[in-house]
Amino acid sequence: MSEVKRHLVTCALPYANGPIHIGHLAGCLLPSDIYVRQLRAQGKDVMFVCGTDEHGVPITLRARKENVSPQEIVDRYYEQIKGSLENWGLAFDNFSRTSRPIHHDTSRSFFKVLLDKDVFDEQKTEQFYDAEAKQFLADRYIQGTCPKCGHDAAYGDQCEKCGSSLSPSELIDPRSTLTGNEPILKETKNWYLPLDQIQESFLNDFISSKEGVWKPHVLGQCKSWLNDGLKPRAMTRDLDWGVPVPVDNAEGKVMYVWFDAPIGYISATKEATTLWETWWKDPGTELTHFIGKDNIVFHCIIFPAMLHTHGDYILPTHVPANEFLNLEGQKISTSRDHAVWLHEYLEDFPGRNDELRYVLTSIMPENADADFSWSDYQARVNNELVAILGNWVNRVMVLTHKFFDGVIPTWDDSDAKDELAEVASLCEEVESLTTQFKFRDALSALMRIARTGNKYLQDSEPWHKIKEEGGEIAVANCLGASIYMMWQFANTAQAFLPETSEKMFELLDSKELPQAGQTLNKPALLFEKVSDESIEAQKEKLANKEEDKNMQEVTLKDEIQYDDFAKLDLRVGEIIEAQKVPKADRLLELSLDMGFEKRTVVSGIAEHFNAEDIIGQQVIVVCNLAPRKLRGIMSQGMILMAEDEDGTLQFASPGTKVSNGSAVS
RNA sequence: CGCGGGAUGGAGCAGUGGUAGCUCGUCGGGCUCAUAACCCGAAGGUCGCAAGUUCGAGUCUUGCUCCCGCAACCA
Repeated sequence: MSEVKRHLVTCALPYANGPIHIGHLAGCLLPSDIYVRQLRAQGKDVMFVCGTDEHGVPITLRARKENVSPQEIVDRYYEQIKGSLENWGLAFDNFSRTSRPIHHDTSRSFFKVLLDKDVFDEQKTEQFYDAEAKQFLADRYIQGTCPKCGHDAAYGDQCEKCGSSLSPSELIDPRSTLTGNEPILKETKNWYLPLDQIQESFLNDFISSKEGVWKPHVLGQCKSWLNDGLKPRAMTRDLDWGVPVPVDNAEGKVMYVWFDAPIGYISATKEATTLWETWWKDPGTELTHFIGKDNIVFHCIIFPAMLHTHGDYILPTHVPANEFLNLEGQKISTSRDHAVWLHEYLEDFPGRNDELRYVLTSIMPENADADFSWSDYQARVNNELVAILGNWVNRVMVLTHKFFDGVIPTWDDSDAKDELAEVASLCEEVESLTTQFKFRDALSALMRIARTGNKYLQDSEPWHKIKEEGGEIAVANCLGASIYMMWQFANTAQAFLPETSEKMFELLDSKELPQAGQTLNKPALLFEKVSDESIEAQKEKLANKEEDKNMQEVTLKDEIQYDDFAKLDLRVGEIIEAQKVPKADRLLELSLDMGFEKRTVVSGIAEHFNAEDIIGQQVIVVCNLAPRKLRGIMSQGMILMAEDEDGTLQFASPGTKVSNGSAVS
């Protein structure tokens, strides 16, 4: 173990196809910022880099959808994201982007080193290719029927109905989700990182060495990957958006986005300083990656494997991954617009940057998912920041002005020994917890300083003592100690509440230790209450957004001709028997009287109907659908259901009873 | 049936073997310097259920029940 001389801190690169929301903030942007500010306050040498991740398939799809170039998309969001993060006040040394030439160069030379070291396996494989979109298809852009459970919308990597992991070639009737066409197989060459070998030679030991250092959930995830055994993973893709592979005759091939993205940390450092090599190659540097839980495998396994095989670089010391933040009890969803966007918060709550920092820190999903709600936001701001902290500071200020014209009196600690000791130990606790990545606990310790201060004022009762004979000395001691505690709070709070900390120094008229005789500035409130109205407005905004989204999201399927419709043979049938399919949550086995015959149909409606309740129900059946086995039962057709907004199902059936077997057209 | 996460006083959470704790809310009291704020006290939990290991379990084991999530996007 070499001595830590400097700290290199990275925060996961936000993907440049949408704005920043509170999940990004609580997940890694805020914790990394707090950590960095704490280190800087301790006088450590720190480099803090971030940027936008601008490559990968989703951006190309987005561009295609909006009929613009990928560059336009990422330009838009780079500015948007950078702007909102700056306005919120994050303390990056550099906020870069992966589409810059410096990043392409860095990535290409990194790749070349691995090539020259003969690290990669070049493999030719047959991949699905969409001839119309002129694009090779990533696994998840292929849909088809699951070979195991018969679910007809399984993805190329996994069937979400039965949970089995698949490869695209296993799918029955594969189709491209881009165009709906059947993809063709086409040969292609890619460069694979032999993670299986690297696991043996390096990763097993690397992960073991983090035992007791990394959070249990991070370690657990890594070990589960290693237990399953890593497989070689392609580090290149057939795509026209990304960092071109630096090999002759490799047109149309770019690096896998997860290969180049973490190299973005290196490029961002390079951009910030010519001494970048010291930051990345000297063993005196401690490297810390702040990420969300979905990034664990890339930062704990793949990137270290890359760095190690490259050979020149240091490896991450800490990877304090956070879990997810929910919003009002539901998963944050970009597509449903169920999110609190940073740029909207900044507009709706101007001057309340620290309030958001405070609330997000106190609910930070450090070890488990957490929930943000607007009521909770209001309660925490009003009951804690306003009532405890703001009020305490205001009391001290007002009393000092009232009794000593705002001049710090001469004082001694004779009446406040216990409180001052308590505050000193809390300050140490905050620092120590912060550098252990326990931000929630650190914040709570910080607030205990203000609680201690409030209690001290209450117990000392300077407003009484001032009226007593010779009470002035006691009051001077009380307020002197209070002002000193306030200064300690401001110092300790810098990493958590930087703007508040500044305001407090402003009230004290100096960042330096307050001295007797020094004049304080006029009292001013640190925080104001959040009104019920503004909270209601936010709640309504969320509700409205979801409604709007429902309206907009109705996109019709491609137009069909009458002949396509006429291919369907729809008929009315009646359910005469129904029973639950064993070992399947959603499936009911139905016997249908079709008039001309009896049929068995397996239908995924068990979560909505009891078997006994639907006997006699008339339903519309697609009669000429190819039979398919579901959970071992041959299903001869499909019944039509209407799905309501909330996901509940209702039978599509004739309004009044008709004879079984009646055609529907 | 598959994977994962949960179940602790009214709410939200902390607590990985040794007298069950925090914030908010409720009730009572104190104080009036302060943004109807602050301080003190109280009520309120058989820690989802059952069995087991142990001198001792919220904390470990097993079984069970219930809840949540599991297309993409996304921390």
